[in-house]
Amino acid sequence: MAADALSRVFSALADPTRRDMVARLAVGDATVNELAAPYDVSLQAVSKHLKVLEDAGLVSRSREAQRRPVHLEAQVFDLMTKWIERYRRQAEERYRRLDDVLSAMPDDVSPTPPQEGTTP
Amino acid sequence: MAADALSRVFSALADPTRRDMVARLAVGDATVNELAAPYDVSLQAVSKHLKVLEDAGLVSRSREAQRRPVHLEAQVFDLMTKWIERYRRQAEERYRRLDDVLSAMPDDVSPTPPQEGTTP
DNA sequence: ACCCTTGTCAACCGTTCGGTTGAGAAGGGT
DNA sequence: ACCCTTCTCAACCGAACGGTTGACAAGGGT
Repeated sequence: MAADALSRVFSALADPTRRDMVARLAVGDATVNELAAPYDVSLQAVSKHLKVLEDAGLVSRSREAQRRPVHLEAQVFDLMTKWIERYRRQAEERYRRLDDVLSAMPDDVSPTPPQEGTTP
Repeated sequence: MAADALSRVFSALADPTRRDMVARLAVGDATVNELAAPYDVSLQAVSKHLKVLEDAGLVSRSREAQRRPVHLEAQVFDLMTKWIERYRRQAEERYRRLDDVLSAMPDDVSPTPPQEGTTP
């Protein structure tokens, strides 16, 4: 298994079917059968997907007669968002500084090789 | 291979080593050797990791003599952020509405069955 | 009581993943 | 020219992944 929480979350959302289920659950809680309906896979496969989502903390399951309603736990998204934002911001800041440097350059130099096929 | 872009991005970031590399690249571009230094794996393994990041569009590689400087492409983060924000917002909205319903309830009903995961 | 619905557990199967080693392409430095 | 550095490609290996089928636990409905 993936050791840390962040890995489990990213890994869980790496599967399009699982992302789809999250999208469905954002609308409201659902049973396993309801979640399985749109997909052309066995119920057991869906059950496995839900286990992955649960282990990642993205989803929780309760009990209601034979049914096991699945509930989206949106807080976990924050974990990802924080991680992403951190490095995105950092990279953008770096880009901005580079821009400043470039705009301070004299005009006769061409510092940005457009792609790979550059120097004539 | 993961079909869609989003799957590739999530899957790429599901590995802690690769997330670490992204963190390193947010500080500034780096060569493969520089990126490999902190880890106790072969250079080939690092090269593979970089290929995964590149296929996900998270990273681009240019050429500079024998060196292949790796550059973080921060725009791709937006793809994830958009996806996450969408469903997080939706789920939070739903939660807010549920809260309204609950607070409008008479006091003698107990709508939360005392199971395991009651909010602290 | 009986059955029917709902869902999970367990075993298996093919593919992908993260790692290894070995070989070699690409490109200076001297 | 030769070598040394940097990096990638190819083949292989064990573990994990996503799927299947079969058995069965849990729990009403009648």
